[in-house]
Amino acid sequence: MPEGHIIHRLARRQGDLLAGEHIAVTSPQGRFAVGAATLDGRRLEAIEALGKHLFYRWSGDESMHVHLGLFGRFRTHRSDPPPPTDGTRLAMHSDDAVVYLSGPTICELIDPDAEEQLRARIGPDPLVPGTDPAPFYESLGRRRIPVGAALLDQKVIAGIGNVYRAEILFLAGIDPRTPSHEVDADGAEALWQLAVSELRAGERAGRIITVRPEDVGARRRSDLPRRQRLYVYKRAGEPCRRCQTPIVMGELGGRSIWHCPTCQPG
DNA sequence: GGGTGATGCTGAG
DNA sequence: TCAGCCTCACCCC
Repeated sequence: MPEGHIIHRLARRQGDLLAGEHIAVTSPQGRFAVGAATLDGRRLEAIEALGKHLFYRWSGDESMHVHLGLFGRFRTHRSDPPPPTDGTRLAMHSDDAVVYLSGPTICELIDPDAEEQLRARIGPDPLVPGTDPAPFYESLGRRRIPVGAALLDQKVIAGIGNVYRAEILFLAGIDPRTPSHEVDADGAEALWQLAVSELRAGERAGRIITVRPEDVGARRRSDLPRRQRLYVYKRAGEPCRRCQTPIVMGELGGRSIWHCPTCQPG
């Protein structure tokens, strides 16, 4: 489900709810049993998001690393929590809230060395304030792969997923198949700025809405039905919201991608 | 009730 | 490049 905007939103909201509290930690499903036993009863100090990764800092200098992958999901209950299901990998209980985690690709304790190695593989995150975009520009200039594939590479830029890559390339007017190193400086800067603004907006809203109000005749974007929130993602054959050209689907980086041949000339 | 696809990533070949 | 993995909502019968 989640791209970087949701991960940062989770870090913020769970932090508000749980940080500073002593947390009862269990693994109803059992696949995080050892980690849960280690953390049970400790104080959760902070939660940090980087790209699509979450790091939970606990008293006693333990860190827990979570990556939701394609299927992972958190559920938060502030009162009357239902019992965990068979798929609940992790449960965190404070006095007045419960957070359940199911289906993550990764839920593990991580030591400082492993975390350092992991961080070295994660590129600049547009949602972390003050991040220097220079490594992003360098990566684009160096890589020979299509820019649409580069944007999914978490070492090039962290937190972009399949929805945002298609939408940001549309907003920048760049054909996804353009070789990364042929994107000029203005194009690269536009991509970074769009990543910052769109992911920030997504984090605030809790969902991905990229359309500009003038392109859908709406006054408030938040009221838009799901199918009208995006320009190109999963809209193959439908008319472009700006020029009516049918949206085209292709494949890049092993994932489907969509673009407008007119607004994103090759 | 079964089948399928999904906003992700890794490691083998 | 591709299989494999993780879970669940949604579709169709």
